[in-house]
Amino acid sequence: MRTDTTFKRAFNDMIDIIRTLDLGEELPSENALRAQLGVSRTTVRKVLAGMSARGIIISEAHRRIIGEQPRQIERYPKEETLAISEQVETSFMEWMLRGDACPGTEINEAELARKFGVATTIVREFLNRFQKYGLIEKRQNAGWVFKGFTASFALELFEIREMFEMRSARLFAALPDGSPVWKQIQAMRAAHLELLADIDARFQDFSELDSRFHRLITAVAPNRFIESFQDVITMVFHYHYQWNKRDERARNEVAIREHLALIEALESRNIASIDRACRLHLTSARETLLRSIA
Amino acid sequence: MRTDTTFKRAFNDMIDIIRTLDLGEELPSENALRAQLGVSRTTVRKVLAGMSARGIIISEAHRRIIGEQPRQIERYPKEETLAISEQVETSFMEWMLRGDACPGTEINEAELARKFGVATTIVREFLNRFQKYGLIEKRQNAGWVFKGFTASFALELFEIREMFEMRSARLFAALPDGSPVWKQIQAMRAAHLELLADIDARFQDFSELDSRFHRLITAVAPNRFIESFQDVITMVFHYHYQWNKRDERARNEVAIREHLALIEALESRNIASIDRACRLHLTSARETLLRSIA
DNA sequence: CATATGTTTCTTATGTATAAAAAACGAGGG
DNA sequence: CCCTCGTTTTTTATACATAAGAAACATATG
Repeated sequence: MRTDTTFKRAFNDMIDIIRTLDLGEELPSENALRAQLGVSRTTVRKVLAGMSARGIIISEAHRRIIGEQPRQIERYPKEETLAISEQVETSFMEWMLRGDACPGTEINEAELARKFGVATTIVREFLNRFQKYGLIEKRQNAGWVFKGFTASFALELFEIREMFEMRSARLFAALPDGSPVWKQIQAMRAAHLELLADIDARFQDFSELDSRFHRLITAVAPNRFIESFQDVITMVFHYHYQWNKRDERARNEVAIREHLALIEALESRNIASIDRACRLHLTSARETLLRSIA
Repeated sequence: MRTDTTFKRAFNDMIDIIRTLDLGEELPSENALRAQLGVSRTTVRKVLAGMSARGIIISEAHRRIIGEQPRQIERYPKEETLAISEQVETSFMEWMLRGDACPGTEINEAELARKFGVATTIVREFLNRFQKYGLIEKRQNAGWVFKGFTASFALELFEIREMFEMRSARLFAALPDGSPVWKQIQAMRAAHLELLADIDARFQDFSELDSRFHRLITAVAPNRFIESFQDVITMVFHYHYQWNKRDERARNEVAIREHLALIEALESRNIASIDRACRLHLTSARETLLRSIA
């Protein structure tokens, strides 16, 4: 019943590990592989068995050596490495953002399960987790209501985001000179400049950098509720912009420049300029989002 | 498989409705009852059938009249009116707050299900929903970790709470004189004074009033993320203090006075006094919570 | 024909089943 | 003994089943 996506992902990762080894070389211990692959030893052994069956690994008494280099073909396709719950997430996001789900639409667990081709249990579990994003609401003994990816959603989101980011930026600036974060922020600036230099080709890399930047600022004074809210933001940007590529290059370039301005403000330690830079960035991000919703 | 708690709750509520009617009087239509009881007509009919079987209602051709007044005995006990998912919530809270669950404890779905005497599915569903409270964390393909009801939890909670409440209080004070909220806040003050006058007997009623007060202030500028955060606060106070009765009367009396001060500040429309009153209240609430955790 | 009741169909809440994955246990070898 | 590997037990992810509840449809009655 359970899918073997963990195995398949580990198998693919194992191929990469073997690539770094020479023919005839002995493999690391199961335990070492377990740590490298981030799975249980049970799964490691399954992977090893699979590779043995394919002749990639030759198992002799109490030792395992590389028999032949695996070929690219032997990798499992990406889809098969995603747990059903992850597939449901993608399906749902697509249904929500590109489908005709308008505000107020009733969400039917059974119907979604049929549409996505999965069990109701898993749709239900997903919806329960997804609830925290504030886009759906449960009604007792009935289904869910989709509240809509609307302007008011964006406004409420950014109201909170502003409070949280201003708070973090201020705390950040208050750190002592000796703190290692100042090095990290330097590295961040370098990464931004690099991306900016090659913006035409790499503008799609911004989304990940954006998330890392904001998390770095937040991390100096950890608060689980703020971190959890960042998930909301990440989700919104990840999925929403995945289906809304309009002006993506320009949008990202603007954001990079705003980040650079904020970095400079942080380094100046001047609260007023930090507030200004922070607010400027958030306002522009909000306007961009609002424009793409309308 | 599904429990009939909805029916039992509706049945109990129906007893109260019948109490307001006279012997031989005709009952409202199924549809009217449906609206009053807040359930589906299917459930209403089941309740009516149950009452007919007991002789409380006499069904003649196309009309139903009261046959005899139901007795208190015939009510279903409270426990049977709680959905399994609600029972799981209570069980879990008790396990967490009074049991020996120290920070870092691993939470085992299967074990909890056995302990609570329910299916694993429902424990899993509960944990997924409960995740948003920031007290537990999921680990891929493994169980959950209980992060602990610790001082840092309380501090992080109050950091957010302060931001949110200050924001709401300021927006509240900015409302025009004509706004109906000023009447509501008057009523709130009256409710507080009433409770204060009878504090020795009714101190346990404070918890609900507290929640209502904070929600009233928040409601003037709705934000789904803030509202959702209030659920966290409500949960904390509801359950934590349920198992921590120390100084309850004194604690609540202090809080009531602080609320009254905040009400006065709000009415003064003076931002500085609002901030002061608000912060004072939150500081004292935080200290109280911290003291009870230590 | 509008409203109330009877009937049928669909959905949700909750239990059970099972393969995959993790963890625990155990035995040899350096 | 510590580490590695083989084996057994436990737990999780996911599917499926079904009674309770909601909703839709149908019929009757004033």
